Amino acid sequence: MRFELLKTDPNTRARRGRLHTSRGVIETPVFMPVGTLGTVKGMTPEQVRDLGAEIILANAYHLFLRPGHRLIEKLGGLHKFMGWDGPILTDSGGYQVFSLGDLRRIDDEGVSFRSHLDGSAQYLTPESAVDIQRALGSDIMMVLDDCLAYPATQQKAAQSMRRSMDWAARSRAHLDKQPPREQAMFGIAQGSVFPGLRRESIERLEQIGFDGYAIGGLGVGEPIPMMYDMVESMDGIMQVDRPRYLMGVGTPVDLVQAVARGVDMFDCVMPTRHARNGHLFTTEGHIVIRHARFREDPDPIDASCGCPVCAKYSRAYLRHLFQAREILSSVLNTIHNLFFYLDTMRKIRHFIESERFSELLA
RNA sequence: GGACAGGUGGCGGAGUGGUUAAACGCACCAGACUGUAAAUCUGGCGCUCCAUGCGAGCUACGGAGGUUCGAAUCCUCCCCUGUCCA
Repeated sequence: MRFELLKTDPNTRARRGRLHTSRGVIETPVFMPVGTLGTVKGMTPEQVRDLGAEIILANAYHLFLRPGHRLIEKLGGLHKFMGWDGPILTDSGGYQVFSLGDLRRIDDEGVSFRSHLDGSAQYLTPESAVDIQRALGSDIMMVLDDCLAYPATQQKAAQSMRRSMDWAARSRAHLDKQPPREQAMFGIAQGSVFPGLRRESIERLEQIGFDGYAIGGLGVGEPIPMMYDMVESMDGIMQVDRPRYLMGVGTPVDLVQAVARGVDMFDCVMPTRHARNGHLFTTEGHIVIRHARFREDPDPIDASCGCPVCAKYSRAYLRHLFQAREILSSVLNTIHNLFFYLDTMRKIRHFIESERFSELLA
């Protein structure tokens, strides 16, 4: 995998780049739709591709629990299994360290989980997370990290970050022992909201050496300006010739703001989950499609949107589908929201190319 | 015509003398959601008012009377619905 930096915005830290993988070229900044269980919920891979997605994300922890990474490996790997031939980035399960708070215990060796599916005891180590992702055959794997909840004391954040860095080193070493393959590995910086810890984290990751660098542990409840500050504080110290990935973020505004601070890659459940919950993104902000005011509204979600849903369906119809809990509601809403996100990224790339990116910040 | 059963808030359905403006479900209204335990979760849901609270007033359990300190709950009559027998 190779990252090509095409252009840097003269007024901000925004970067226009290109990520070359064996399964295709990814134009950055990029948004990766989330397909945790080997599916972008409600979408066929064809639909995801037609919306313009160039890479999707899946989750090693979830696929390890069900149906099992060995099964997927046996059936030819995740791409073949799910019918997506573009690049896939797999998250390691580090986020589940955060989100499954009550169901897990961390020690220096790894994380023990109580499976959220059947309560069974499961154990994940940096090494096993690498093995799982090798079996899945993703194009980019993430190291297992300790995604810390907010707020945390500086002492706790330091301890957690250093553990993540040890795990990152172990992940790297474990991967390097195995036969080389076209599979990149990204390290993940932690350090909560403490710039000093963030800096130390980046430095340690770069000493180890990864194909890309992720910023983890943000978007977990800290004030949004603080999140931007953290990203900004890391921009100057991150290697310029490697992709930078802000994990799990965020709102459309977050994407623009983070790009302005030097971020190249994003993923977030927001467009897909919000779609299923009736929260639709528009250029004028968002609408909640269930609201009574759309009952007889013949207009599309967003008149200026170029998505296939806005080309054809009224808010009244989409509201009806949502109220009736029809499956098509999730499908159409997801198409719209994903298009909105992917289109936002197209705009961002275009505006960087034409040196007008600052206009998006206004 | 007769015998049973029953009429509760938009709907279904608890409740059979007081803490019941009335459980629960549905419907409806609104909020939340940022590397997906999420097509999920939370709140509101008779009316009016101060719009702060385990606040004040009003109306309400088919209708009209009655018993009682107190009734959706007990009594009387009436109206209506369902099933069965003529």
